[in-house]
Amino acid sequence: MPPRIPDAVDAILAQWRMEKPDLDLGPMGLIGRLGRCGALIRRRLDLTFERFGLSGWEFDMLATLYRSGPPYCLAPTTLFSTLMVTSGTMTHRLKGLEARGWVERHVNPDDARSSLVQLTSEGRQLIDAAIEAHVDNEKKIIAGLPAADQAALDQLLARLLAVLENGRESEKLD
Amino acid sequence: MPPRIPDAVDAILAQWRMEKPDLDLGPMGLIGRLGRCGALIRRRLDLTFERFGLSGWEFDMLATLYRSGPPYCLAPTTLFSTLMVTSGTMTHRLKGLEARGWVERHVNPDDARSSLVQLTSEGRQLIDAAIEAHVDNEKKIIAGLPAADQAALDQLLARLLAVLENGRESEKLD
DNA sequence: AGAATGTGTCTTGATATCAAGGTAAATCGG
DNA sequence: CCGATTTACCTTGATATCAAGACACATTCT
Repeated sequence: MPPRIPDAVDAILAQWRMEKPDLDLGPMGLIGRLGRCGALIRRRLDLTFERFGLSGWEFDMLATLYRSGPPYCLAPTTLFSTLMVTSGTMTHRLKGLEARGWVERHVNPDDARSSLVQLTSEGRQLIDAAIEAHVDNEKKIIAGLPAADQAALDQLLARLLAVLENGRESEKLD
Repeated sequence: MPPRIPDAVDAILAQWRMEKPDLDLGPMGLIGRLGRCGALIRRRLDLTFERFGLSGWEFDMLATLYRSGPPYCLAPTTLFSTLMVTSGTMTHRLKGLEARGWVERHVNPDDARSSLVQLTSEGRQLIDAAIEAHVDNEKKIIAGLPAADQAALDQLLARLLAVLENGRESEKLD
């Protein structure tokens, strides 16, 4: 374990150590770094989305529809639960994507309460190009981390995600 | 390396594998898991903040002032650059915290353009209690991950953060 | 069938955020 | 020491988000 270059989180932990020496800072370091990595990565991702005239949420929506495969069609409920937003947010998002001509709404023959949201061919072409640039960008963003570290990090994040997704929430939500 | 329980990101990657088999999905898996862990953790953190009548950004602001140590006083510019928000956002945040009686603004004798934002004793007492509950909560959130994994994950995130913070952005922003 | 309950979506109103631009104070270069 | 530039902050206007609740349709139970 080589000595690390101090990062912004190290500085924060050092301050807490001065002010409240009794705090257990291990979890704060991990969670702080995770959050900060996420924020910095999101900024870098947005730069590529902008090149396609897309915002982050627009990319997410189109990509979710695209990767569902032909006929590129999902119900609003599927979309908002997948994307972790509320139904009201989904209403606005769909209105925006429809106005831009990237999705269309069809009546759902099986359930008159809901509609089906389908990618148009314009939307499909756009996201098809954007996804390739996006993946290249992701690769560049983490390229400074050795391949072995990337694999190990992915493995550990998968374990953490399993804990967060499956984990006995009842005992932890307090 | 034990076989993992499939998580939400595995399902997403499997869909891409069907639709666009040529994509290199390694980076997408890592970045997807990182983002999703971050979102799930943030939700859990908010539950504890609510118990103190705080939102996430309110906690962040008070904690930043508190950990700076006596006299618990920082300039707005320091706050917004530390917290990665714009100056306009900071204006609104400070107005809110002032209205709640948790911070006060003083004139800066050294620079009449800026003010100094100081934690009140009410603000200090509140964040002093909240920080302890927060750290306990963070510990619980990741408790399902073995201690060795926690340490290894922190180490790898620190390396990634160093890449993201220091890393030769010029060659990657494209 | 009809009532009660559940589900899917949209509306409304309140927040939080940013980008862009404005203003005043500080600082720098001759 | 004075004009030009930079810095610090605030204002404005536009978006994105959520929580709560309204409403129509679906399902289930009698």
